[in-house]
Amino acid sequence: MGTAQRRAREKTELRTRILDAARAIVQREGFGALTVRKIADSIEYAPGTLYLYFENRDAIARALSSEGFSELLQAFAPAERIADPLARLEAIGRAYVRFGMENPETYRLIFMEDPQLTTAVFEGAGGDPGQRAYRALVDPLEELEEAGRLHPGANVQALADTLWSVVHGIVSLKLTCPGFPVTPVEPLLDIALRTFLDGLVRPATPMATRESGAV
Amino acid sequence: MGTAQRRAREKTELRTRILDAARAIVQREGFGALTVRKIADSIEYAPGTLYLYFENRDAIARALSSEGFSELLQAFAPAERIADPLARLEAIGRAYVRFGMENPETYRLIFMEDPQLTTAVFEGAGGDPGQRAYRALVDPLEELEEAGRLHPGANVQALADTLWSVVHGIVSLKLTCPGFPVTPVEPLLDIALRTFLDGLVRPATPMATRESGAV
DNA sequence: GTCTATAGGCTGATAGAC
DNA sequence: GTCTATCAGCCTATAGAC
Repeated sequence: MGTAQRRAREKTELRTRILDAARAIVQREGFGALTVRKIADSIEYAPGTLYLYFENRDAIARALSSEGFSELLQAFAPAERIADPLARLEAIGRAYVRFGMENPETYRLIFMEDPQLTTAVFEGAGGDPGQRAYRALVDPLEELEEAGRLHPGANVQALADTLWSVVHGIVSLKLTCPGFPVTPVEPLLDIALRTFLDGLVRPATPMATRESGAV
Repeated sequence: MGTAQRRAREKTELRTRILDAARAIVQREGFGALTVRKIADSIEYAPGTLYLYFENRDAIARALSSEGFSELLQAFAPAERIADPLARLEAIGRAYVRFGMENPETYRLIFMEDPQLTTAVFEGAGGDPGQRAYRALVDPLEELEEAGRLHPGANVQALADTLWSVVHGIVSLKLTCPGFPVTPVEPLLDIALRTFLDGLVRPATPMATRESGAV
């Protein structure tokens, strides 16, 4: 009984060490530099041994990516406890961007590398984390709608997707183009969130009349 | 005299064929699949020959990327002829997203792959195309400001960066995550642009009072 | 379970014949 | 200018000894 448990623990222990080493390499040198040999060297095992724990290199990448996604979800936790749905949306957007900026290579791996990897994360096991993250955006929007705080005819799903695009845009642009958009992340995020959230709770200007100018 | 010109023409001819072949590979199989050998095979030359025209593989990638950036600029041209600055901004945003969706691998190469590649494009020779693209966003914003159509205290540069983040977010999210944000590009872009442009010409709601609810 | 050894492949880049 | 040939290196993955 105890033997089997120890065996199982040891098995997951090496698995964990493999992932730890892999994560360190990705964070230090990027996903492109992640090779089976490098991981093996780093934990002082033979390369072949890793294949007892992971089917292949892609499986390691998938595990790393889905792990990173869980961390992103955890980063949402404090924001999700905010009662007011609008303030909650804003806090989640800020948590998202902060996570991306603090974990650039992890963010790259999850959201900017291989479409298959990204898709896999969203369909990944363990309570469907993709849906959970999505609810984090959709829920507050639905609450706003039910409270009559969205303009009529608002499409909650489309609004959630838009907000996601906005925060993803800020992170991903900063990650691949660190110097050029001169504006630092914080003011960029301030403007983007303020504009988006203001737009939520106010009636839209009809496209046709906008050109005539205002203020 | 004529001989030298023919020589020069032939020289740039093969250079062009190399880039054409490289572009085809990138568009078909992505940047990761671009190798010197594959290009050489495709134009039926020996791999070593390419090194007479390009210093190394990276130089080919840089040329491809800066070429793609020029195409993006060209895609702006019709929009840039629009007189009204607000309508022009909107048209440029739409042209940007259309270009990205129609040239996914080129867009990836320029804006989602290697930060060094992206940076190089912006500093690239030939009239500084990076600055030119940037002016396309900044100019109409400055016109709006001079016409008193922006709310007071607006930071034109920060607004340009924000708009760029927004359109980049829409394109890049769709490219790496094609299935999941269910909303198609067009409505996503409609919401994002409408919200952003509306926000430009209207006074901002102070952050503190927003939570109380509106509409 | 872990090792060594290696198959079998790809890569960028270069040297030297023609 | 273009070729052939090749170096030197990396890679994933597997086979078989222990």
